[in-house]
Amino acid sequence: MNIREILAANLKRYRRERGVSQEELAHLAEIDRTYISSLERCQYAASIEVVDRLARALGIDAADLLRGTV
Amino acid sequence: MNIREILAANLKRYRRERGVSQEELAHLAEIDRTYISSLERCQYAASIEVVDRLARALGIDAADLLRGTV
DNA sequence: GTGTGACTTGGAGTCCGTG
DNA sequence: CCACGGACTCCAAGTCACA
Repeated sequence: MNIREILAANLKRYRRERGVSQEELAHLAEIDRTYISSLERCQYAASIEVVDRLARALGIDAADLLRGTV
Repeated sequence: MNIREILAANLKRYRRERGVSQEELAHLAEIDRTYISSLERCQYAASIEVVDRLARALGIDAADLLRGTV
């Protein structure tokens, strides 16, 4: 499992735990909906700034989004 | 403290704990020497892939490099 | 509500050097 | 051993239309 897949998995998991759609998260994090979709499909290696914005929108620490599903 | 500063602080701390120079870490992580220098000076928002490679080279989890100095 | 292809552009990341 | 600069390449960032 590479780092993109870890981010994708964590992002999807936390997002669903919060019960928010990609669209709602996109609005909260001020990131385009299709870009979030791309990240959940491991299309890009996001920058730490994007990770940070997503983490804030989800109410968690940026580190939690990169924590390996050990 | 923004995410770049958090990464910079953690990177510098772990690197010095391991007693490795920027140059040695650059070699271990296969990242350019000047780029690591730039990251420690908060010049760029690294991608998660770079964070991952640095973490592996330091023998830690990628999440540890983004953990906020709470 | 989400996946996807196409597109542009600013910045990530490299390589050369200097003090 | 590190900060810092210029010049370069290439991908992440951001947006759109459509399925």
